[in-house]
Formats: sequence, structure tokens, C-alpha cells
Amino acid sequence: MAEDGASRAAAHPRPTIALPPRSSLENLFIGGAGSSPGPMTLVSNFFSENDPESDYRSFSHLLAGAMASPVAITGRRPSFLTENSSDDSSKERDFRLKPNRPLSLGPFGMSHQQALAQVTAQAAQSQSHLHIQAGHLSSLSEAPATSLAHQPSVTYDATTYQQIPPLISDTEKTMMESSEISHSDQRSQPPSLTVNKQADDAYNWRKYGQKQVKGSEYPRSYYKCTHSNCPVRKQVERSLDGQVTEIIYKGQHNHQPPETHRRAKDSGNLKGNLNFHGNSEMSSQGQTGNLERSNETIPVHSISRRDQEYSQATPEQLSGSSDGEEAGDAETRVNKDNDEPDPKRRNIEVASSHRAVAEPKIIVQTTSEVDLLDDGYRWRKYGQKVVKGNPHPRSYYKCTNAGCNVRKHVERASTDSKAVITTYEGKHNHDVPVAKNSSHNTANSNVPQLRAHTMLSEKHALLKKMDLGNNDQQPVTLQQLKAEQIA
DNA sequence: AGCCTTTGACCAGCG
DNA sequence: TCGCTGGTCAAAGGC
Repeated sequence: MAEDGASRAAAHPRPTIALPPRSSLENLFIGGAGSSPGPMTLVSNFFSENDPESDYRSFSHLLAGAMASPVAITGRRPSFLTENSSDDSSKERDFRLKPNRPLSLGPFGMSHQQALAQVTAQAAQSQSHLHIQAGHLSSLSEAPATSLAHQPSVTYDATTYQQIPPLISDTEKTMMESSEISHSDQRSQPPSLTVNKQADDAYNWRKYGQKQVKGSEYPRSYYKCTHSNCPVRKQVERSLDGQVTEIIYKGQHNHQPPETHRRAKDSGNLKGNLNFHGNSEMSSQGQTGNLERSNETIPVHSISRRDQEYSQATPEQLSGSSDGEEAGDAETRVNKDNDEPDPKRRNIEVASSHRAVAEPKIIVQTTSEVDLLDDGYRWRKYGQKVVKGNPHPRSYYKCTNAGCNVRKHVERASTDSKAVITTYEGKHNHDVPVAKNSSHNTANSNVPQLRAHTMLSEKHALLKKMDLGNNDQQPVTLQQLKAEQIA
């Protein structure tokens, strides 16, 4: 098994690419050299820039911050959380985060966290369905001289909404500084970076197995929480050089994190979070008691990398559906239903690091029906499923290109049949096929740009909606977006 | 001594 | 029923 993994990894080494800086607009419309799938990169680039402070505003930092101090987001789990296709027979459903590429925020003057929170939250309000996922390695330009390979993915098992700790190596401990920035605070001022030493993993894990899983590029390691009687387990896929490529958490901690870790988090919060209510409280709540029914407060996992290449994910609190079943797989989904403007929901704690780590890509994609099957690539449908709570089936597609393992899931929103949530998984290892009969595809090279335009317009419309209801919270996003469009 | 990782074997679900 | 596969167990060894 290990040999298999080694040989496969050797045959398909993941690239480590450092590209020169690129303008925000260029990034937005073009993406990185050889990037694919184009559409996936577009909106992600929307959030990325060459901001010199981008190191402090990565999505991984977002995750880290939320992990350190989860934010309560209550309400029904959004319908655009899709179900893990690989686990649809199980009651265990995963939220999966695959931060496959670095990301930094630039011209918008806002953090990933802000953008992410704004977009997702407001999307729910406007009944637009956003899918935020970490995606592909396609656009590589944002990360300043950072290895872009081997971005981890994280799956959150939605069966039991656990708080998932960051895993911080000793090296990281010494290098990592994090800022915790309340979402609402950040709208009027730059992130106030405060040091939040992510001392260590909030929980202790013991490896109990390793296996080369079919279809998985790297060996999968199995870990148990070492706390007595704690059922939480996690699966970690690591590349040969030790970099995490995917993390899956299952179960719910029935205990609090080690005391030392909680103290560290509390300390960090006092310094940096002006508008957050109770990190340590959340850390404990999230473990056992938050699974209320129609108004669940769900701590999202948080992760980190031990090996300096990834910081950590965030336990925000995800809203859960009233039935607690419809969750998504797909890559990262940070979202919420915000029928109730709970102030807590708006407080997104941000952690950041000075480390030059590879950062995950965030993809926020809204698609119209037109875009649904016309993203420049060719797809073969291989499955379809009706998910509880959504009258519309989700369909599964694979890229038809030989040797390409990219898949996408297409789902119509339960509340709006014209709204489509598309989830891409994987990275195309080929160029966009020669133009099809789409006006989008007049030439291969135009596909990304045109789609960018389309998506940008949609984004604009979305953000405009957002702006109407939350003028005080989204101004930067909207203004920046408008600026981009004018440019 | 205790805790951890490693790794082959075993088990259960599924087609 | 059988084979495949993912997940887990548990002995052995290392730190």
C-alpha cells in the first residue's frame, strides 16, 4: 500500500510554483498560467490579491481564527450545503474543505474572512446560493513566493458538529502569530493584528491506522482522539513530503480541549477580538451541547498543518439544518442561513500568521442555469441523487478528458430552481477543450475571462443585494467589485 | 513506563 | 457468495 502511494505520488508530483505578482484584475480574469478549471479560479481570484498584508488574511488564517475562537452562527443549515457523494449512504455527512491553493486578499482591503463571511451570509439573505469551496491549484499567482502545492482539504463530519482543533507543530508555534478580528469591527478599520499564539492542537490524537485508499493519491492515516471515551476520529491524507492534502473529521468531542490550549485561546481573544462572544465558551459548547434542532449552533472544525505548510482551519459555527442531515461534502463550505440577524453571526474571528505558508483557495461560485453545463470543459454525468429537503436532484459529473479526475456536482437550490450550486473537485490536468457551441467559448483563452465576467456580474448583483440590507457591513466588497468592473 | 507510530490482519458493507 | 474496499484492531517497536 505504501508502495502504491509512493509510486503514484512519484508519478504525479504536485507542482510547487511561484509566480510573479499579478494585478488584481489580471488575476481575476485570467488566473494563473495553466490554470484550470478556469471558472473555478475566477471568483476565488475575486478574493485574492497581492496585498502585502495578505499573509495575515488568508483563508487558512480565517480557519485558524475561527478555530481558536468559534463564532456562533445559528440557524438552519443552508440548503446549498451538499452531501458528500462518497458517503451518501451514511448518515454521516461531511463538510469538506480542500484548500488547494494559496489565497490572499488585496484590493478589496478586506480579509478573506470578511469576504467569505459577507458573501456567504448575504447570499443566504438574498436567497442566492453560494458555494464556497477550496478548490484548485489553478490560479497560482496570488501567493507571494509560496509553495502552492499540497494544500490540504478538510472534511467536516456533519453528523456531530464538533469543534475541531488546530494542529500546530512546535515550529508553527514559534512562527505563528494570529490576529483575531471581529467581522464587524473590520469594516471600518484594517485588521488589528494581535498575537494569538496557537499553542498546539486543541485535542490530542493517536494514530491507529494507515491505509492507501483507492482513488486517493496519498495514504490515509487514521487518528483517534486520545481523550478517554471520546469518539472523535480523523482521517488525514498526507503527501509523501508530509504535507496534508485532506483531513476528515468524524464525531463529536465529548470533552473540552486540553486546558493549556483553552487558556491560550482565551488569552488570544482578550487581545484581539473586540466583538466576539466567548471563544472558550464556544469551544466547550461546540463539543456536546449545541445541537439544538431548528436553531443549531454548530462549531465548524478547524484544522492546521503540522508541517509549516498550512496553518489551520476554523471552527466557526455553522448553522445546521433543522433535521440535521443535509450537509454537504464538497470542499469548504462556510455558510449560514441568516434568517435571524444574530449579531454573533457577524463576528468572524480572524487569525493570521506571519508565516509564508501555502494558503487555501476559496471559491465562491454562483452560477446561472446557463453556466450550469457550459464551463468550457466536457462532462459526463455519472450519478444523480435527490437530497432530502431539496426537491431537485443533484447531479454528479466527471470530466471526460482522459486521465482527468475532476468532478463536479451540480445542485439546484431548494428555494430557487434557477439557482444552481456547482461544486468542483479536483484540478484539470488539461486545457479547456476546443470551443463548444457556446457564446462563451469563442476561443479557449476567452473562456475564463468571459466566465469571469458572467460571474462577476452575478457577484455584483449579489453584492448589490447584500449592500441594500447591510450597507454598513459590506461596503468594501461592493465598492471594490464595482471598481473591478469599471476597470 | 507511557504514549505514540507502524503495519499486517481482520471485519463489515456493498455491488 | 465472493471479491473489493474502507475502516479498525492490535502487536511490535520506537521515543
